[in-house]
Amino acid sequence: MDTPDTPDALETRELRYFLAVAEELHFGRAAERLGMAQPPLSRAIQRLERRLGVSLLQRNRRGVALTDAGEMLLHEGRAALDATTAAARRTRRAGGADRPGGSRNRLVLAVKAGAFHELLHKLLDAYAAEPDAAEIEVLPSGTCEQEEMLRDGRADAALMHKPFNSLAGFDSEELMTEGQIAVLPAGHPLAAHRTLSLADVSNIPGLPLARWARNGIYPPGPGPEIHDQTQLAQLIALGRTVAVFPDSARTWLWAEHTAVPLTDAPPVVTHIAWPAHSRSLALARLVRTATRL
Amino acid sequence: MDTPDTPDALETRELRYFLAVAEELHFGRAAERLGMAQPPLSRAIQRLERRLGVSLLQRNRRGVALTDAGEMLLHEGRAALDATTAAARRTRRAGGADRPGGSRNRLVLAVKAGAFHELLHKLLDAYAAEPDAAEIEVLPSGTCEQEEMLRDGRADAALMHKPFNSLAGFDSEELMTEGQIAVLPAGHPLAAHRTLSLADVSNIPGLPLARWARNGIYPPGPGPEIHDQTQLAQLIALGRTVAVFPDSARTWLWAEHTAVPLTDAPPVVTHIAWPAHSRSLALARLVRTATRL
DNA sequence: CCCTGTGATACCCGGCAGGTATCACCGAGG
DNA sequence: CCTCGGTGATACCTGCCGGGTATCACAGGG
Repeated sequence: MDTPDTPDALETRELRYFLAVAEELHFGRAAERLGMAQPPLSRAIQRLERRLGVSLLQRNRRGVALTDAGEMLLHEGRAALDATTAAARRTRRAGGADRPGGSRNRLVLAVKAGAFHELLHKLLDAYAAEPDAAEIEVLPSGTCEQEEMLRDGRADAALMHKPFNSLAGFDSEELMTEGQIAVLPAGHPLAAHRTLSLADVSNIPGLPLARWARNGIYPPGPGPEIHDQTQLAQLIALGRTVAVFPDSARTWLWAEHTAVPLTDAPPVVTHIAWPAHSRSLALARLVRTATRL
Repeated sequence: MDTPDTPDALETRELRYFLAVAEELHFGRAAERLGMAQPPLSRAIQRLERRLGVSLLQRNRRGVALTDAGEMLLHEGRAALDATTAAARRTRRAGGADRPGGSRNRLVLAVKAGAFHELLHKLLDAYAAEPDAAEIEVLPSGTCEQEEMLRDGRADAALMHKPFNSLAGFDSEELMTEGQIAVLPAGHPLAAHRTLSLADVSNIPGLPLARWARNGIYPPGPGPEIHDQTQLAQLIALGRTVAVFPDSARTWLWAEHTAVPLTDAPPVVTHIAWPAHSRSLALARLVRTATRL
């Protein structure tokens, strides 16, 4: 495995530049976002295109459009840039550079804020009891941010919910399966039912389903746009919306909430996931502990 | 998603340099491999360590050793560098820069040289019959090189054998399962048996098991070191070695070979695998075709 | 004791990354 | 039809840094 053939090897800076332009579709704004002037950006992209021997952008007089090759570089480049920043972050962490007095042996576990209370407690207790256990830092993450955190190295492992999180590209182990419940305002007529179906709750007159952001995009619908769980809890308590949650969400329900099991909702499978190429002993032990719960 | 925080972002060149040093554990040789002089290399690594705020190498007067952080950067950096070169390669290919008159719509399928004859034939025929099919380039790969080829962008998909190839980090679909056979010289006494066990063939007096390289490393043992299938076929025909293969290897046996089914060998599962983040329509169609065979 | 081989340092040069000023072009208004 | 605003591209300059050569400092082995 000598130097295989790296005739011209796509520098990280060029990747950052291109991604900014490809996302903004505008050289000026991209340059501003990158904290630089527009001319050097234009030149850098031109040089990149020349080096790759491929046209990445179609310059219409009014803005910019991606070519097929540009589309490809947008996707692949994001993955590559994530992998690079992940390498930097994990290396810093392995060297203990993130916190002066911190242990060199730390694992960062990404957990959706507010979820997994019970499971997480058991996991942390069980792992702490292991001999020679690493320090576990629990990193609260946004709604569907765990994948990104694993990919860019902010986290070493994550607890994920199967139908909501994509496990693509990660190794994972199944931890538990649970049903789903509808969380209703306590006073609502439907709250008296023993069970409900998805159809029952998806079109309640005057009580639209809450909408969560996926990748910063809200699905269309009449319901309110939700950012965090507390906000949602309040809106439900006020009788303004309904939401569907895994069974374990019961732990954070208020007195003004009523949980009704859903008969036909797909089961939610909780996984612990980690980057497939990971070789850390501490991580392996954490996973083993988790699967034995 | 503005500029998150890129205080100092690990350039590709630095990664290449560090990997060379980490693999050689010797600045001089690494510099030679990189086609540069040793002093700039030393400085680059020092700067990298300063930027990361982490010590990567322990300089003993007699050579170099990796620290924990260095070990981490060696692993993570390899993945990152692969992702980067993959991005460059796939972008070039998407732009049709690899071959002047070539179709923009090409898929590269990595196949272990000499294996999968029958399956591959059926797959290519079935796919070619699809409407709007992309051009498939079959790329012969070394013994266990397919993972690397997917990772660094030389291939878009690969046919893999489950117990031998690692599917970690890839998406995959199962295509077929088969048993394994021992391939013996036709004249050997054991060749007369209807079946054999692994124990039978692993210690035949005067007929040691052939050894294949895995990642460039040969497992220890008395048998000959094998590089390619033709060489192995010849050595078997000459009565110098035995080998174990999936059932489908029967297609390339010589008259001087005898195949004997193994009763206790683990079954071999053939998969088609591809990078988990892939979003290509042509690839999706190829996978669908493959699973329908 | 010197000789050999290691990585680090000193110093120099050229190229390229980045800045400012400006151009070339087109679409929208008047 | 002409002008004006906003786009990306070009021209030109400068300073930094990547890379080279020559040399040092140091440890081991004869």
